[in-house]
Amino acid sequence: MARPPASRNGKSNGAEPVDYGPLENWIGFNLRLAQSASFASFARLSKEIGERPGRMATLRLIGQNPGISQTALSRANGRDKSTLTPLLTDFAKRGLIRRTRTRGDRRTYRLALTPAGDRLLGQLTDCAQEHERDLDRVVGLRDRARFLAILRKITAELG
Amino acid sequence: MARPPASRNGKSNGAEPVDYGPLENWIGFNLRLAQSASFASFARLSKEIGERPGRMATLRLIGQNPGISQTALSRANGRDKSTLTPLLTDFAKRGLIRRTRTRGDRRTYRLALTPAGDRLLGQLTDCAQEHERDLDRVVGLRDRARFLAILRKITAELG
DNA sequence: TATTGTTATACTCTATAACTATA
DNA sequence: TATAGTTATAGAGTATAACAATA
Repeated sequence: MARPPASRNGKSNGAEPVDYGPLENWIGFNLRLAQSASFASFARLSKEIGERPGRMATLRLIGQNPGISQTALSRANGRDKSTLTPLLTDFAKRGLIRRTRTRGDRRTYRLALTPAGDRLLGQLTDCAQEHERDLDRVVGLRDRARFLAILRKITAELG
Repeated sequence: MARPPASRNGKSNGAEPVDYGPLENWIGFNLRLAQSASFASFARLSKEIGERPGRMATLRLIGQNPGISQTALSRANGRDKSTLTPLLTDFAKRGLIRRTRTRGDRRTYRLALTPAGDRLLGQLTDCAQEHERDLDRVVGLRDRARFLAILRKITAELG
């Protein structure tokens, strides 16, 4: 729920309970809050590894699709190809990915994880799995499948 | 192991089979996709009005809590007070809100909507309601309450 | 001509810290 | 000293447009 953050304990700097109005019962509003909480929780878990959730998604896509081109990758996570250049340069500089020119078409790169990139992705996956266990616990085994189906339906029909 | 994607040549209208791996069955991942789709859908609906979802939330909070201070407002939507200054300046310049000094404490402002701001909020609410009807249709009446309860549980327990 | 990836640029959203004017 | 709001600045994250190399 939308908690007016943390000013309880007698410190009445203005009547703190904020009225969120009709939003409180809306799917869209609560979807945003839940996603934000989930995101923050995962970011907390993976902080020590040093990769934020968004960057991790890119790394995972490369690991899952070795040989993918930058353009295909940019389409896969819905961002412009120009936003990938600095990110991939950083990954390459840190030895996490490898960029090789294709033989057939010398404009494109083929992206793949290095062993170091694969190890990092493994650590990130461990974090994600821990986070997923937290979510599963909160959602509950009984409702999980139904909940997941609805999320997918929203993505499919509103995307 | 994952198949190399997009080895098809030719036009393939951006529909390249990318492997998302284990993420596809994870709550966190699908929560993010659903929220993103919902957000985009709402942004589409409210585009002609000229306010983005984030700014609208601020306007709504003011409308719902007349007399609120900037600091309380910043806490209410979880952002630093300094991020509010340019936004509120813009709202005031466009005649959507009114800032009055309080009598008791001349450091603080009391924020409220002007009639024009109230009208704009009304339009935005119409959009939001249309969006909410879309979401309700997708979620389904039978599952709505349960779905909402789970979203709130996630926010409460992971926030 | 069209496409891949890069560069230049800009806009949004957010944060931190230093500042002012009050308290 | 502490608080309300402002300013300056910086850092992600994203987008568009122009470009060079290649197709």
